[in-house]
Amino acid sequence: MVPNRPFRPTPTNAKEKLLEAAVQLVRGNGFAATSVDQLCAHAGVTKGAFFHHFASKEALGVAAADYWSQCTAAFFAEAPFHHHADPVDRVLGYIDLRLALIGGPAESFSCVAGTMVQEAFRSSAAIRIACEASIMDNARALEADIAEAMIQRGVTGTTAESLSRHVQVVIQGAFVLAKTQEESAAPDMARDALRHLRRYFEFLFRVPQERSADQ
Amino acid sequence: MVPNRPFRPTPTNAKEKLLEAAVQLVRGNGFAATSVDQLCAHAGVTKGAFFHHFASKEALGVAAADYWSQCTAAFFAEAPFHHHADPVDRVLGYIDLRLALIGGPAESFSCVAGTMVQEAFRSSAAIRIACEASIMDNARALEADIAEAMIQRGVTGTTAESLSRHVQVVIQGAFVLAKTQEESAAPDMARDALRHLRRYFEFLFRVPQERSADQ
DNA sequence: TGCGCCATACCAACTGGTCGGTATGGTCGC
DNA sequence: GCGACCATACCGACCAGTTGGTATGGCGCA
Repeated sequence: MVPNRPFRPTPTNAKEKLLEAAVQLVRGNGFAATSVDQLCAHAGVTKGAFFHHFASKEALGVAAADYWSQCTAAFFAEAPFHHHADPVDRVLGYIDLRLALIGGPAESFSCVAGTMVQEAFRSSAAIRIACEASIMDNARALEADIAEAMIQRGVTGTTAESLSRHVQVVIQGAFVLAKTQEESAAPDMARDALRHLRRYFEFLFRVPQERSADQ
Repeated sequence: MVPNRPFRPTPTNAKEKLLEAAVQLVRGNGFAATSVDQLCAHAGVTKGAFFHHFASKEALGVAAADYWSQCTAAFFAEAPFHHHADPVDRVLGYIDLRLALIGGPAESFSCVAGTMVQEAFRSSAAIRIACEASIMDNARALEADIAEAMIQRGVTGTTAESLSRHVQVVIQGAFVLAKTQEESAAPDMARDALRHLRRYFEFLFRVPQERSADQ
């Protein structure tokens, strides 16, 4: 079982409490359906504190995407898969880590940025751009490893940028399909998608079958 | 350029007008951010008509998912890719059709069910189940072709059910990533993801390279 | 060391407006 | 004249955002 906050520190002041509340409530109810009052109640602060730290609800959405981005980036930067000598192992290690992070209800493992951008991409350019930065930063963190693996294995016909984005596509799509399921079936639905993504990379990088199965 | 309603008939009565308005507005603004008043105004009917046909806004959400499901099912059922003799060609033909449908702003090619379930999966079981049915029906429409192709090419290690769901995963994820982009860049972002999906199936079904490139 | 000063952080109460939903009445075909 | 269909007017609840104010702690200066 993966805890709901596997890589985010316990918030101390009102601002961090509100950002943490935003991450948790938005993942469960979406951005529009989460009211400022709900956020304040969940964070244990008052509305005055909310509008002291954020100019508007939209500004909180932007800040929440940034907060989410920084927390995830720090977590993946320290993950042990980086220590593999073979770039292919680093790429597959990233996918395996994402697989391991899936568990519990969908709101505990899905993505704030992906959830918010679905609702706000047309109504708020600021939120859209913040979510784009969050997802694309995550993609870029894997791009160098993918590029190195492509050169080593002679992969052509696509680019490391495109492939690193495709990893995010499958992750985001896995979250959507997981949310269509009842709570107990959601994690398996998401894991299944990431296993196909892994297999795609095994094909691309010509990973021998016995090596791909020992994970 | 793909029209906004490529496979849905022009609505005549108030109920269909409201369903069509729901499809268009929800894809652009999400379910929670779309008000009943907005839906009525866009459909050219009054609130009395709305609550005459739908018991609640939630009931409209369920009906919109069903409406969307029926329209897309009818469209794909009549598509010409079914006439290919080779099941592999039928599967790849489906992906190529999905590719061809992408164009214009994201709200014109993205999915109502995928958008709604992200927001409402926890707050409304009825909407979640309706969206699940919509997406899984779409997946099942391809499952027999995938199963046949797997047998013909000797594909093991996965199931046709899992693969048909993965197609939907990539499609839904492609829509999320597309929504992170500004309007003009959105279609290319989505197409790129479907091309990786196609390549995955080409690997799985051992499609020769010259055949995969002639599309 | 102690005091005046002020910025930051936060709070409770409130506002105008919008929300989903309802009550009621009219109009049309059968 | 009855029910299906729809329009108008309206309601209480809730929405994002505002207001006026308090508590606290750092800093310059005597």
